[in-house]
Amino acid sequence: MANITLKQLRYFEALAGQGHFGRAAELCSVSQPALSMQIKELEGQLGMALFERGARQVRLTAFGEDFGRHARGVLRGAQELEEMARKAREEFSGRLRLGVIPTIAPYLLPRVFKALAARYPRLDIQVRETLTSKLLTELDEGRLDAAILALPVSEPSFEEVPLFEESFVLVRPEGEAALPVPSAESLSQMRLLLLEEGHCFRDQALSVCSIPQVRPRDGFDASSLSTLVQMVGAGMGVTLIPEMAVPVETRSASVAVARFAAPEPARSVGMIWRKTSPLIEQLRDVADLVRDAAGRA
Amino acid sequence: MANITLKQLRYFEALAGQGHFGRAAELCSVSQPALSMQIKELEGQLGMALFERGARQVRLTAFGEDFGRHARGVLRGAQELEEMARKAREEFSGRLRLGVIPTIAPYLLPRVFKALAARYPRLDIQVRETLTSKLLTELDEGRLDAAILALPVSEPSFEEVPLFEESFVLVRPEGEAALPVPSAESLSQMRLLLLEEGHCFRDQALSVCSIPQVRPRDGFDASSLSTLVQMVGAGMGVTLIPEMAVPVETRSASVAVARFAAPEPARSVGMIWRKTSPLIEQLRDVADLVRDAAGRA
DNA sequence: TATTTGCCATAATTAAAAATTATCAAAGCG
DNA sequence: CGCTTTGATAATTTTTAATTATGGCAAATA
Repeated sequence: MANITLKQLRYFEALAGQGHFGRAAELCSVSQPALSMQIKELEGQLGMALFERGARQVRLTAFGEDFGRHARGVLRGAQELEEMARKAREEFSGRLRLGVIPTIAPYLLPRVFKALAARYPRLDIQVRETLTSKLLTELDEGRLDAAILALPVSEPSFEEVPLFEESFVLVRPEGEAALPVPSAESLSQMRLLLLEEGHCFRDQALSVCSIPQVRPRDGFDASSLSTLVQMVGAGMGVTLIPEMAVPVETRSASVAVARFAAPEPARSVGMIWRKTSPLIEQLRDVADLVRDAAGRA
Repeated sequence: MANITLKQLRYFEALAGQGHFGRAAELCSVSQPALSMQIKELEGQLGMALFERGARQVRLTAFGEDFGRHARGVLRGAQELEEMARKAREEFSGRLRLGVIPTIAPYLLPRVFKALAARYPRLDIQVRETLTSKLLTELDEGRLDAAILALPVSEPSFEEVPLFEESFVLVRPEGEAALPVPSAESLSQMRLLLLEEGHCFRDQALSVCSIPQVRPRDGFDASSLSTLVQMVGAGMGVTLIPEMAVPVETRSASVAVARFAAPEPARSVGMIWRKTSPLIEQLRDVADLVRDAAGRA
């Protein structure tokens, strides 16, 4: 046995409203027999008469009235589906799950949030802050829509766009502020404080200093840039931090910040998403917006 | 542009649940391309992607999730329509609008109500008590489903079934109880009290007495059998009432009731409905039930 | 009462939609 | 690499729904 269709319900509603097959058919822009047949088919499927066809007029049966009340709700629901789509189409709305690595999130997000909220008022932005490896897994599994991290990622299934270059700056104890700025390479000779393993920034810092690899030293590896700066302030050594973290992290610490001589060491920050993502258009737009927000710093 | 169909929603729901075109198609008992095409069509109509087709799995988009939540409601609504029909089919339920003339209603209905409620527990019985002419109009206009009144009606658009014969009895002042029962015809010589114009029972009484027509006499025509009996009790004259009214109307009045000699004057009470009514089957059943209830008096 | 008219049902046919089978291309996997 | 899985596409067939034409019934008209 076949199933009820929305078309039948639309015809039904027209006929219930008009009480006249011909006019109802015209209202639906179909011929009268088309409507007659669909109504007949519907009644057949239900096993119940919906209309009483009198000589002078077509009337709803008691069951037809009940049916009509309920059918109206179904039709309205179907129409709302289309309206949902229309609304969603004309504006990027819904949910955006964005992953950001910890050495970027606290410094970039405040600006990005503001810009995103202004551009897409109806967008629900969910942020996940974690290490690159986890971001990649979650992105791949569809639990994130995009991620902001250090490029390159070089996953063929991801599209990546660069956002900005971020220089690394030297953070030394306040007392050393007057000393000449050492070259990045010469940092390997100093007590260089690093983030824990897993942070890409740890590897980037080591790479800048041309140090191939270092065994993690318990108690010496910090879990955040903030801790790192505090450790420098306590005289435990020197460190590198990304430029963007400077205003926030060095404000209340007794440390001196120094830029390296050109060419400054730096990393590329970018945004990635699945090549298959249906949000690609919007994500490109979001990337532009993030780039703007970061540049206007 | 075409419209969303319930079939598309069913396919959508299957795919959302399975995350796999092949399995979803199997669940719907169709081929995989059939389902693929319908999903594609649906996405095209919405102008929005519902699924992200990754290499390893098919995932709902954020919009797809919203859509799914709403779509589920629409599908459930459609299914409820079928359930409504199934329920209504297996039992006479809904609403029965029954018209009854005033000279029958008060005496017959108590019994009929009980019988109907026992037989059709889910039936909502609405009674309209008014004169025959109004009943006929309202029945014709579809504002009533059936009517109980005195036959014959002889409208070709109505089907009529007899229910029972109802004798007329003589009501006299208590003091006249010992007198011989006059013949019906001889009542024309007495002070015969009648109902107001419009009551069929007025005409039936006159007909029984072989009185062709009488001008209404203000203040002498009663608006109900109850009043009529009270007037007899007050010594204003004699009257006829239908047998069925005797127990109720003569209980507390100082009147004497006498049956006429055979052949007793009587009227035929029956039930009518539109020949086009979709309730015909059930109405025949109701008529049987009313006949039973009346006979068991 | 005969006639005409309005209105819905039915039939025959055509048009459109949706299904099927077969095949392809991309991506994961041993 | 081949091999498998999986979804998209193409060609075709089947099914469904539409159209036009026609018929029949009952009410309104003359």
